[in-house]
Amino acid sequence: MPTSIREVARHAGVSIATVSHVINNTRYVKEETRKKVQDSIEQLGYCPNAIARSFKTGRHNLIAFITPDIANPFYSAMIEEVEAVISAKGYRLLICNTKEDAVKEADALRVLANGVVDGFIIASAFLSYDPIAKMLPANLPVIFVDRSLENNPCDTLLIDNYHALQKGIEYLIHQGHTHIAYITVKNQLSTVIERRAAYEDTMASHHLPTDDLVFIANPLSSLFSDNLAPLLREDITAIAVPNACLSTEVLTFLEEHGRIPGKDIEAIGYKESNQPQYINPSISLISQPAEALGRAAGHQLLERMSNPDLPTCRTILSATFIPKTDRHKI
Amino acid sequence: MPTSIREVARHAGVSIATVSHVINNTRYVKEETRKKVQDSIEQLGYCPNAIARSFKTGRHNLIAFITPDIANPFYSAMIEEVEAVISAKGYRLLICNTKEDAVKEADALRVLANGVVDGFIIASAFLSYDPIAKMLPANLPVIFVDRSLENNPCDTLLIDNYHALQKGIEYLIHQGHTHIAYITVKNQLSTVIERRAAYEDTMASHHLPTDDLVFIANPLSSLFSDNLAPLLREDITAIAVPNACLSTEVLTFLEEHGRIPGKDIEAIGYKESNQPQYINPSISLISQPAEALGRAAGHQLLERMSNPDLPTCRTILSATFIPKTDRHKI
DNA sequence: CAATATCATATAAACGTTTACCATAATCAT
DNA sequence: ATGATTATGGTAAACGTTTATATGATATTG
Repeated sequence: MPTSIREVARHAGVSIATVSHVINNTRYVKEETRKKVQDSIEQLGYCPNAIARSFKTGRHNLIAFITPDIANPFYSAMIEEVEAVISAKGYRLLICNTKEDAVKEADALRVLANGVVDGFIIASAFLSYDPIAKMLPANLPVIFVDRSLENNPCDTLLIDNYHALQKGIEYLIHQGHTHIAYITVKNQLSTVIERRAAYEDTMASHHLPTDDLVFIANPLSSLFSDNLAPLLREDITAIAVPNACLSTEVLTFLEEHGRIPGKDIEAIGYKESNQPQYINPSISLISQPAEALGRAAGHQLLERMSNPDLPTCRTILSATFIPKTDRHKI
Repeated sequence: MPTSIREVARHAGVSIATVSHVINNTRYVKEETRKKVQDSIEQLGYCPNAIARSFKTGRHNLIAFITPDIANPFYSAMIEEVEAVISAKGYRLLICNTKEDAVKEADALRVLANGVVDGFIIASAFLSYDPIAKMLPANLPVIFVDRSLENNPCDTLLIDNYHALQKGIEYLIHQGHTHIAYITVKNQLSTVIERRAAYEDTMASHHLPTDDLVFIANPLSSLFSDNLAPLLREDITAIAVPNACLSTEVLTFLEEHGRIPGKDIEAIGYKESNQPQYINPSISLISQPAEALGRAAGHQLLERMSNPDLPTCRTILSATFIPKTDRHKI
């Protein structure tokens, strides 16, 4: 049904080669001929078939960003920056939302990796590179971001989860807190593990026990409130969480139960994206450089595409701990 | 470089047809032969070229969602629902972020419309359908959402912006407010125009003047605070805004200048997405059915794809006005 | 004016698949 | 044993482009 280059050629009374050259400006065509061709294109409403073109040329100018959660401002901030970087070089960005589902991720990789996109930026739901390896053709440029995977030989850009939270916990300890609770989630993502390690290590290095202070909570579970109930214990005077989602959930829970964060109980939350006003202004925050990470990932991908022999890069961007007393500065 | 079906065929000592049939289960192949082929595929690490396949078959099982702002929870909520609906039917979703830039949108349409995707769902940055018409091949299923465009002959799913805000303004008026300010933005999007009309009509129908009560503000401008300054006027006792972004910006501005929303001044804000905790709990809200809109759009697109002759559909989903006194119900 | 250079366009192969059609071998019914 | 049927798999065309090569027309040169 869609008109092809052949029909345009016939209509204009020239060869398909000439039509192609007119469209792509890829060799000189006499003004008169060009005019004829352009008129025919206009009249027939011809649009080159992008698939056929990519198929033939092997180039597509398409990059895919695989995100585990499109609704998370951390990723949308990254996406915006990646897009800005690559679109300056003529690439377009496709976004795939996996909802933290490794199967969906595998699916997206399979469908896009062979012939559709020129490169990937992946915030993976997988814990190891091994299952991914099979579905990526050799030499397809891939950059991993935010989460580190076992056995991953590809360029990887991470955030220093450990030291930011370490600073945060030390801040609380220096303020005199000894019973600092930590809420975490059940999965084994590197970010989750690193943050929890930062909490436990820091507590331990100050000889503070954590045995009955770590709580696993799933905001989507109906047991969420039940699991959080111990937070209301009198001895707990401060609390930390490993991400922005839990931040808001836990803060809301505390408020609803009459413990005002920042007043009755100290807290460290996460701020993802540059929207500080969303978060209770009287708690301390950890701020992740989502934008910088996005830019770096975009640049690294372009580098990798233009030079496949580059040594593997591993970059760690530091996150910022913002004590509540500095909140006005952001 | 990537291995082709031909090499697999050679390696397995069969024809390419047989390989193709093994891969696609598209005709019977003797178990022994099938085994040989599968082994060869495994050994060579062969992956079918998705582009070549789509090119040949004309089917791709790909839908594109064009969003003006990936960071806006309203759209990410929609996206999640669209994805859920279409993925149940075997389609995958590509997301394109236009950043409210019609040029970027045109670009994305051009690149995806011819041969890449099987359908579009578009929240357009264009005000009219005319410039879009040229770049969409006839019969490509397209659903427009959220924003109405002039001259648009395609299926369109909208939200009833007018009546939700009308209810809100009437609520304020019934509470005795007479000087209700309205902040809006400069663009001509249908959503913006409809909401402003709702404000002005409702005020007028109660014989309340609006001459010096409408303010144009751009949150990204350095003049933002200047433009908002009149909001601090003593006579203004209530205020409404046309979207969630302005909601938070304006609420923050008011708080910073010592006028506590919900106490010193009444307000109607927008809540986009199911994250009520982000918004000051003591103001009234308008809640848009982003999820329902996403589901409806997904279904309509599937309908349209399976039956191109369906009469054009225009659906308007109502939004909910939530008086501050009902906030606990959400 | 012939020989050559340049300009403008056409012809056809190729990209990696899918699939309609054809071919052969094996099995079966008579 | 013959012909019909079934099982299995090969051949080649086609999808819509791009592009290397070929070709004819015109302009330029000595």
